[in-house]
Amino acid sequence: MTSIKDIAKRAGVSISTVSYALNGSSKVTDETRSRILHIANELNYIPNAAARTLKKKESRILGVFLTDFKGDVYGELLDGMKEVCNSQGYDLIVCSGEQSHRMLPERMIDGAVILDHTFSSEELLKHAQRNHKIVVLDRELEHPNINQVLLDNKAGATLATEYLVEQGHKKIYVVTGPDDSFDSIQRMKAVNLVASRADDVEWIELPGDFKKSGGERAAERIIQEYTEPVAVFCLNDEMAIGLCNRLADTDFIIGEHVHLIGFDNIELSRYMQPRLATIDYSKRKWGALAAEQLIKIISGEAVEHERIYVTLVQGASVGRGPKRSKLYTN
Amino acid sequence: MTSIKDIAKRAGVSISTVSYALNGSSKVTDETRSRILHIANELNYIPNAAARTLKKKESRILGVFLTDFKGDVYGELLDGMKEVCNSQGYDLIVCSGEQSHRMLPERMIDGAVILDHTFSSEELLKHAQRNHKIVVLDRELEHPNINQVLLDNKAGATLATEYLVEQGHKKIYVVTGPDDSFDSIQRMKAVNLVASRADDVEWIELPGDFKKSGGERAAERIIQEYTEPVAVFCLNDEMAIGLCNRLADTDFIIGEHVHLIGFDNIELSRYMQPRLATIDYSKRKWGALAAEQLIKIISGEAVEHERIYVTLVQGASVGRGPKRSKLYTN
DNA sequence: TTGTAAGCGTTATCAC
DNA sequence: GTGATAACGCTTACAA
Repeated sequence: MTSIKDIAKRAGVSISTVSYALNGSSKVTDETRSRILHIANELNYIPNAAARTLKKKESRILGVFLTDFKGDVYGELLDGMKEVCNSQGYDLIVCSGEQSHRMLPERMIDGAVILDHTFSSEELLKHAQRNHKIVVLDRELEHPNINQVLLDNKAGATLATEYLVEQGHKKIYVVTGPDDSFDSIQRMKAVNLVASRADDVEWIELPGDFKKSGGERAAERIIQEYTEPVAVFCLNDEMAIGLCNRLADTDFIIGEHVHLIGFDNIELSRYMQPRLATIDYSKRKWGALAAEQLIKIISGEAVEHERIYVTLVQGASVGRGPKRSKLYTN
Repeated sequence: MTSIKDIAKRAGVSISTVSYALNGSSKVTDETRSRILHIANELNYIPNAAARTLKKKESRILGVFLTDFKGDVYGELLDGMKEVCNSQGYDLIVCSGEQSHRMLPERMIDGAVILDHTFSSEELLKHAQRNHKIVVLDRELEHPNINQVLLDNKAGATLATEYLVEQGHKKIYVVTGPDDSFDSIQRMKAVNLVASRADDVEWIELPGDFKKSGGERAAERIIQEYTEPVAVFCLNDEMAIGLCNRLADTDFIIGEHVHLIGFDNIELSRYMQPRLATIDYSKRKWGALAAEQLIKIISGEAVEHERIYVTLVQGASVGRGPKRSKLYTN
C-alpha cells in the first residue's frame, strides 16, 4: 500500500507538503501540487481511513442501528437518511446485531440513529454522557447529546380509533406491540383516551409483537370469542396482515365481520384485498429529518425534538360500520 | 477519552503491560491483569477502533453494498449475512451510494459483498488487484481475490418458461431488467433457449427495469396489442406486481387473459390475488453463503464459486393454459 | 512555500 | 513478567 511517505520520496518533498497538496491547502504552489497529485495518481495512492480518523478524531460516517434488516418500513427511511448524509459529506452505514453496539463507543462513527430496542436507554445515556451524539427514533430520552425524532403515535392512534368509533363500532380489539415498545405504549394510551371519551365503547387488549405471528394469534382469539361483527386496531400493519392471513382460512370476511385498521402504511397494505385502512407517514422524511438532526448536533447546533406527522388512510378493510351480518360457519 | 496510557499511569505500569492485560496475553500475572482490568473498568476505558485498525491492518468489519435500501430481497439476505459474520467475530455494515465506494479501498472494511451495479467491474478488479477481498452476487468476475455466489438464473428462467410452455402458451411476453443487469441477461438467455426448443412458441421482449414502473409500462403494451390470452414472464416479482396494478384498472384478469409468472418470490407475491407464480430461492442462504465465502478468502482459504439453487412456485396467476376467454371490454 | 516533528491510540518487538 | 520504544498513516503547529 502506498502512503504519503512514498509519494513524498518520489516527489522529493516532505510528507507534510504531500498532505497539504492532497488536502488542497493554499500553502503549496500550484506547480508542486500538480506534480504531487500526478505522482499520487501514478502510485495509485488511496488515503487510509483509520489513520485519518485516528488523527482527526472524526470519521465522517454516521451509523443507523436496526433491530433486524427485515421490516418494510426501513427501505425508504434509510434512503431518506442516505440522501441527507451524502449531501452533507457524511457516509451512512447500517448496522444490526449485538456486535454492532461497539461502533459508537469505539468511535468508528461520528453519531448514531437508533431504531433498535436492543439498545437500552441506560446504554444510550452512557454514550451521550461520553459526548457521543445520538438521535433516537424509538423512545423518549432527554440529554443534550440526544435528539428525538418520533412518530406522532398519539395522533395516529387517535385517528385510527376515532375512525372505527365513527363507523359505529362499539367493540374494538386492539392488538399491541411488545410490552417494552415505546410506539406500542404511546398508541395504547391514545386508544384508551379516545375509547373512554366515547360512549359505550368497549376495547379489549390483545397482546401482540409487531410481527405477523402476533396478528395470527389475535385472529384465533377473535374467532373464538366471535358473536357479532367487531373492529380491530392492529398497532402495526404487519400484524394486520398476519390477522388477515389467519382469517383467510375461515369464512370471516374482512370489512364485514372483522373491521380492520393497521398502522404504518407499509407497501403490502396497498395490495391487500380489501385495501387495509391504516395510518400513513413519510418514512423518507423521517429518515431525512433524523439524519439532519444528527448532523446538526454533531456540528454543535442546538436542536429541538422533532415529530413526524401522520394521516389516516381509509380502506375497505374497515367497511361501513357494524352490519350485523350473519356468519355461515361457526 | 481514556486511553491505555491513562490506565498505565493509574496502575503504575507501562502501556505495553496494559495492552497485554487487556488482550488476555499469558505474559502477565493474574494479579496485575485483574488490577489493570479493574482500573480500566473504573476509568470507563473503551479501545479506539481506528487505532487498532491502523496498527493491525484489519478492522474485522465486512461491508455489503446495495444499489439502494428499498427492495424486498434484502431483509433476509442481510440477516443471513449478519448471522454468519457475527458467528465468526466479524461485524457487518450495509452501505449504499456513491460515497460508500471509498470504504473498501480506504481499508475501513476487510472485505466487501457486492450487490450493486453502481460498482463497475473494472473498479472491482482494480480493488482485487490491490489485494482487497470481494464476493460478487450480481456478475461474473474472475480473480483470485474475488468469489462469485450467484443465483442459478438459467435454471430459474428455464423453469418459469417451461412452466408457461407446458400450460400450452404459445405467445410469451418477457419483461426484462435493465440492459446491464447480469441477472436479466442470464434469464433472457435461458428464455430464448427454451422458447427456441419448443415448437411454435413466439416470445416478445418488453424492456423493463426491475421496478414496478417497468411492469406498468409492459402492461400498457400488452393491453394495446391484446387479441387473445397471453403469457407474461416478468424477470422479477416487483415488475409482475406493477403489471398487476396496471391491469387492475382494466377488465383483464390475471390467470385468465394474462398468465403471469415472476422471479424472486418476494413476500408480497404470497399476498397477490391470485397468488403470483414465481421462482423461489433462499435469500437467507444466499447471504449466509456470501459471507462465508468472503471470510474464507480473507483467511486465505481457497474457495470455489457457488451457486444458489432455485425452485418453481406455482400460482393461480398462471391459470390453466390459454382458454381463449372472451374479454368484455376492448 | 516547504520542512520538521509531535502526536492520535494502538500493537508488537525487543531488551531487561 | 514487565518496560521502552518503534511503528501504523495521517494532520498540523511551528520553524525555516
